[in-house]
Amino acid sequence: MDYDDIQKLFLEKGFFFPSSEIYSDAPAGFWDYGPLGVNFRNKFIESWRKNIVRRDGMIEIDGSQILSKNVFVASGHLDNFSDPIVRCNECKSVYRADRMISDISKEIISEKLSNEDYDAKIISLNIKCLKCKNSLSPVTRFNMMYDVGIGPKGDASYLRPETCQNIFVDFLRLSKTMRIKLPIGIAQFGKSFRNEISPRQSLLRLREFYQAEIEVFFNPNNVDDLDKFSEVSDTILNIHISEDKIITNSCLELVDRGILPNKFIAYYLGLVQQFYTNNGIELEKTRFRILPDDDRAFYATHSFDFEVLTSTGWLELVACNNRTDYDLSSHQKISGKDLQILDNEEKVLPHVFEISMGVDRSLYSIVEHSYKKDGERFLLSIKPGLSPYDVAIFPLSNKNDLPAFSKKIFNSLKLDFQSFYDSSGSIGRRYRRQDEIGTPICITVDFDSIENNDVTIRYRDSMEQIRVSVSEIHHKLVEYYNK
RNA sequence: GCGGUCAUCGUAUAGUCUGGUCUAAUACGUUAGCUUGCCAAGUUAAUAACUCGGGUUCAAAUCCCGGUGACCGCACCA
Repeated sequence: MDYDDIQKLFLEKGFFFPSSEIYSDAPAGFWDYGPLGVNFRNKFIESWRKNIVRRDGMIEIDGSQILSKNVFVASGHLDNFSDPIVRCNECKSVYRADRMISDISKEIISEKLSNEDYDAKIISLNIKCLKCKNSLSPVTRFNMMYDVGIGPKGDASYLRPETCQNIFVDFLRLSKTMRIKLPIGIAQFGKSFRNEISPRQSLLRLREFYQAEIEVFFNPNNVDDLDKFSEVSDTILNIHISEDKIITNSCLELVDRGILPNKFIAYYLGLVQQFYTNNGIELEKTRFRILPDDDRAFYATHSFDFEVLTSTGWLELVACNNRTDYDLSSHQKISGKDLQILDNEEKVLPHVFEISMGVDRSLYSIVEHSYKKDGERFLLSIKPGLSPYDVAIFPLSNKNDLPAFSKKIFNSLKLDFQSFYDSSGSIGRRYRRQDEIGTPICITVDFDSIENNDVTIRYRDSMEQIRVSVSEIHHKLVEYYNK
């Protein structure tokens, strides 16, 4: 199934849809989660908590989305997270200054020059508007952060462009109150905001999006002493070094051969791989791309992008970056607070390895990899723990007491399982509807049920049916979902 | 933001070129009956759309201009 099929499924079944869509001025890049999308996302995040955060003994925070200006002075986003642009004084066309200059001069122009340097080049090359040949404005910056005015004076602050800054600015308090020992992962799930010039492809590129981020604080002098490495040493990763060089090997081998820098990084890459494999993404369709120097974010020394092959090409789901002490030392400097902590009697400013997951994209990828056409049947074969509904309950007919009997079963399950009740239409149609939204189990109440106190359980993928007594249903579901 | 293409019920299409017959059609979906009694059956009825604003015209879904959005390419990125 390709992008368009998934998009249609999302819209028709109430997973996701455009925000403000009844208004014609609805801006691009904002999407609402519908009822099925919310359930699906909650389950995905719960799996992340269970299989990464709790498994590794991490702690989780939930920070505010609006942060003060100084946070972004320190993080570098005010300086680095922007493009140099010029406007035509007459026709108001907008150009990227660095690209315009390099197009005309045929030289390679850095993105990192000052506005004045760009202005000087524009004047010396006598560059005019490409459309109307009129003069250009001085270079200004288009910053990708949304600025927000606080209170009546509109004090400067910004919507966070990445969730992780909360973790860095909260680190001092967390280190003092949470009895932290290195290495420690601090996790956060929440929204980030970027004023993209041209968002596209619905969930794949948003202006307001979910991230599930982990910042692992560690002592840089102590990266190979890691007991829990054995949990991932056999985990296979595809390491993409260049287009013609992909190395597939276990975490242990990759460290031994020097392809991954140390056990510490290999361990966390292994966790990421295991997490996605367990949630239905095939190993063969994944890779960790090692980013070359000129491709990395301004704060990173090592970057590994976890990418998944979809119908739109390779899609980056997780950015794993060694941010070193870039953030903590910078916050230390700007805030004037000492952010060092004690690690075995040694006072250190921890380094940070970041695992930054794009949640919306991950959800898209999981659906694309699980949505199939099985003959005439549309089947969303996602892992049982991720499906929007755990179980659907149907009376075979609306006659006799079947609906009342079914409702009783529904009510007995709905607090422990995401349950769905449906009594209209033919039984086959109701099964197919659940298949398409991925409900792994349907329970059907028939005329014998009332007499024998049992029901039919029908499984999504195999369409198999088994007979189960009413008293066993709850236990059966607990077992199935491994709760 | 630029260039190209495009925009009709929830979805997919018809109608647009050549303005009037469009009071906008069909299928699937959805809702409510009937029927059926374990895999998208049948049947009856209902539901619901011309992206927004302006212009041309006796008359605009249809022609023109602008906004917004979508898709593809450039750039940017989780």
